Amino acid sequence: MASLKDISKICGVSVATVSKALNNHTDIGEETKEYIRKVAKELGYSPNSSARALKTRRTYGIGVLFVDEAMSGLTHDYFSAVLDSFKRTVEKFGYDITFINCCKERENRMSYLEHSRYRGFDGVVLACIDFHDPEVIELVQSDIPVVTIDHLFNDRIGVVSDNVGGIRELLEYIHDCGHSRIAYIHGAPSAVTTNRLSSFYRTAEQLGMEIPDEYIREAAYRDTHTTYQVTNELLDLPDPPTCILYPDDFAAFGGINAIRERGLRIPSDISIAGYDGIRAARHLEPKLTTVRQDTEQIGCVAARQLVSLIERPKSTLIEHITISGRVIEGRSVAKI
Amino acid sequence: MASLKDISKICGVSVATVSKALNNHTDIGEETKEYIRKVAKELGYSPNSSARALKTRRTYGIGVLFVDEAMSGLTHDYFSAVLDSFKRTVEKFGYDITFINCCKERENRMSYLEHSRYRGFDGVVLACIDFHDPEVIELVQSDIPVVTIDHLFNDRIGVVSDNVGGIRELLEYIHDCGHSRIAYIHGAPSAVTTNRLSSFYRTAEQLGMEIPDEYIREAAYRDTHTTYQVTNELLDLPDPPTCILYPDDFAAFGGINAIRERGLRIPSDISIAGYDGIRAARHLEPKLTTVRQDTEQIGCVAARQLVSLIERPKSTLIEHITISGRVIEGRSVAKI
DNA sequence: TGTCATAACTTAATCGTTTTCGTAGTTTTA
DNA sequence: TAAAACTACGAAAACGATTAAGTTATGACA
Repeated sequence: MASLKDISKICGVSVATVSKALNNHTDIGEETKEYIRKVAKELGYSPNSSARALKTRRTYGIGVLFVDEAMSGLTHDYFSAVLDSFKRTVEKFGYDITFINCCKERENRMSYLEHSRYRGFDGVVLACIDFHDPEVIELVQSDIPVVTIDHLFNDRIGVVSDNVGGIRELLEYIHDCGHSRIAYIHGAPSAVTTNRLSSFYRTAEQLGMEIPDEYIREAAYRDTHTTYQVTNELLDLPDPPTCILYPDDFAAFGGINAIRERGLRIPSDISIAGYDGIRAARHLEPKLTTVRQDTEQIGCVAARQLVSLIERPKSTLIEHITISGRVIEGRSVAKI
Repeated sequence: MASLKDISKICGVSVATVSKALNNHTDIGEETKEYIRKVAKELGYSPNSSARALKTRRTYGIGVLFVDEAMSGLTHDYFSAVLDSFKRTVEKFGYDITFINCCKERENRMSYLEHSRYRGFDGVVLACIDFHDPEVIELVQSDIPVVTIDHLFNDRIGVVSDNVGGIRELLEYIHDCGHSRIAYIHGAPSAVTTNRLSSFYRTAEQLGMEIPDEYIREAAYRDTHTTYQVTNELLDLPDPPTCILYPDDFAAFGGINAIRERGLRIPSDISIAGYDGIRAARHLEPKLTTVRQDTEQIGCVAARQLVSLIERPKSTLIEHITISGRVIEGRSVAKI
């Protein structure tokens, strides 16, 4: 509640001097600074970010747009882990993160861009959203520094998980285990899905594997219901696969249920693999073989890039950065 | 980028008129308003929250302190669900949420209270933290409107999940299924744990169940390692329980692994129950019998209370609100 | 015709900081 | 010893918005 003015009165100096003293400018005497700092502490002075932002045009605030199907990215294992890492990193640089309002029902709501301007975000990070939404495009095309995660735009910094490499290594690992009849239940269409699927086909080809069309099926991410069904359909094929890849670890749970219900055992009767490396999959038997996306790194790199873009716009390269994942060898793929 | 001044120049009216027109005050002519709104739209005008906050002393910002052991509450299933609901609710009232910086390593960092004052939060919500931390106490005792979740302070609004009722109903359900030798692996000491444990003892007594001391064991929340071990120890007892309660669903996974490793089946050989009702537990077989905490309601009520406290401080009751959970009947408790 | 409301503005202060440009007073330099 | 340089501080404007208080012009009313 105490302001610079209060301090200046007590110290008998001008407001300017107090401001400069507390910001450690060089043109204030050392003992004056000391005195001012002491009084400031006694008064419990705390600067006012609004006033500062108004004057300096820097809020040290970063807008976060994380929305998934359910209108929120917070309960999404993968994205919340990325966000967590992002948050920790920007906080080290003195930034705070604020969510860009995404409740679209509200009358008189602001668009993402309007909201970002209103709050004066120094930069924004986007992930887990519908990147074809006109509002998103508008925000990305604006003059606000932006970093996107798991989606790339021209002339904008983007950080993506290496889906191509991830699927390749996973498939190579499974192939090394002796499998060649491998099915892939992939996620709903998106850039991520396209990359993974292409990589799947290419790698299969390179490894000399023949993948029948009926082995490639679509489900949705984190949708156990569809994977349950499709798994049953795959197992009912006259020539069923020996290993099934799922859209992600969570979706794999649906498959696990289907398999267990038939009295089959993982991995002795059928092998499976997930994607993501979520916590639950690490702690349940059979420990899921999966590709662990480096959420720590993705969030951290996105944060560093954004801060760099904000603070050193001229010297920051606009680049697309790929963060590779790692195959986690669980016990869900049999060596045959 | 356009300000009221820019609009006022174009419209040939004063800045005050523009401000009042855009805020729909009554002392501006209808056609003037119309014109001003039109020009504002053309210029892509967006108000500046910093300037507004500076003048009105209201930021429409809410500080969130969600920290768990790992210095983050974001990857915590239960709390991220609560936060998600909280966020959606306050957004409806026009508030944005910002995380209170919790990285304690930073030199020259602000305390939680300092940070909250710096950002001028209209209110703060606390959850999932060490409520004995002096910094937390300082924040709670300050004049900033505060709501705590799953912990209660005198003279401060608190919203808690009904742990007493939850455990009671769960135990009654299990008792109804025919169990009387029930073990409880509880979480690390905390207010939540104390409530659950007391409720466990009391309910057991009321139901006429004898609970041997060796049936009550301590683990940590979300710690599969300890539950794995302790489950084994319980099963090795000369007179093992027929049902084991775990600190939470996630921790139950450790127990599930121990049980399966011994070739035992759930629930025919041993019954188990969790707590929380996390997503993963709903989608895995055997579907876990658990107490689903109403995260939606907890977050929503906390949000409404906080907004009320901010906007109508005089008429808002300082109360402690308990949100009841619900026993979810899975397939992990045998009827015997 | 003079008085009074009312409608529709404007003026000017203010919120808390930052920052540029001074300006004294002191010390160094030539 | 006079000019130059440096030190330590202050005055004042500015950031963008809000708002209390004042000012016209217009019309109503007696």
